[in-house]
Amino acid sequence: MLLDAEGFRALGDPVRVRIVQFLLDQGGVCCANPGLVCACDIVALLGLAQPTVSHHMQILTRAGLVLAEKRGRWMFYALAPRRFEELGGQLGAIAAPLVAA
Amino acid sequence: MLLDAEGFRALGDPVRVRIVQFLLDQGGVCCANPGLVCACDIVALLGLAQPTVSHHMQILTRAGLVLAEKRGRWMFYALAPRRFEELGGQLGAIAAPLVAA
DNA sequence: TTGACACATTCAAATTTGTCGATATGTTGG
DNA sequence: CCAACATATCGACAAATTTGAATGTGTCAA
Repeated sequence: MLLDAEGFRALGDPVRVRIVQFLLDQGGVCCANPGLVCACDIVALLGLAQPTVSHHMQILTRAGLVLAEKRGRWMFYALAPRRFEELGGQLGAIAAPLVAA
Repeated sequence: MLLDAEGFRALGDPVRVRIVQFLLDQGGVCCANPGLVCACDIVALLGLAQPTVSHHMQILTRAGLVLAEKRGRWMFYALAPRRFEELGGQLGAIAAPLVAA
């Protein structure tokens, strides 16, 4: 498969795009740990219910775009840059031969 | 907006991924014009109904991933490499600062 | 141990999406 | 003009998705 539909689908929702952008901004200071982003921060940011956020985080982690780590009662999230590179590379591989021609 | 959700959503469907791959392969020889791909070719390839294919092509063209041109009674399609580059660049821009760090 | 907390899971409602039959629109060949 | 053709649009339906209230699970503090 040249293009990973699951990965792109995960990025095809405005709410999840906001989550990715928030993770990229490092989320400032987490409610519990500075420099890390926990689920509660994302709930606070989005104004969506906690189960809704939990659902979106599962989609992002299953797609490999976000890494999740449980510490105590908190779930900390971080972007998986390799995965973004991979998907970006798939798009580049489509474009490259056509732009060259 | 750092990530264009509409573009990624358009790539988040297996059928549309197949269409993109087919367009990338140049589709061999079109039923009407060699070197070009018309809607009827995609219908033949996918085994889906013609309205279904028409619907998917609209999504791809609205997302800017595919260029459509009508010639007589045929619609010819081609990938829009700049758009793939753009979306790939968005993903790269996410990954780059994180990989560097 | 108990209560509060952070998050996951379940379930259900609302919305969106994918699909195709029927039909409409526009085009070409005769 | 007419008939065949290529595609778009419409209408309907099933499936998937998004959402959140209710609840379950595991963890920490006291």
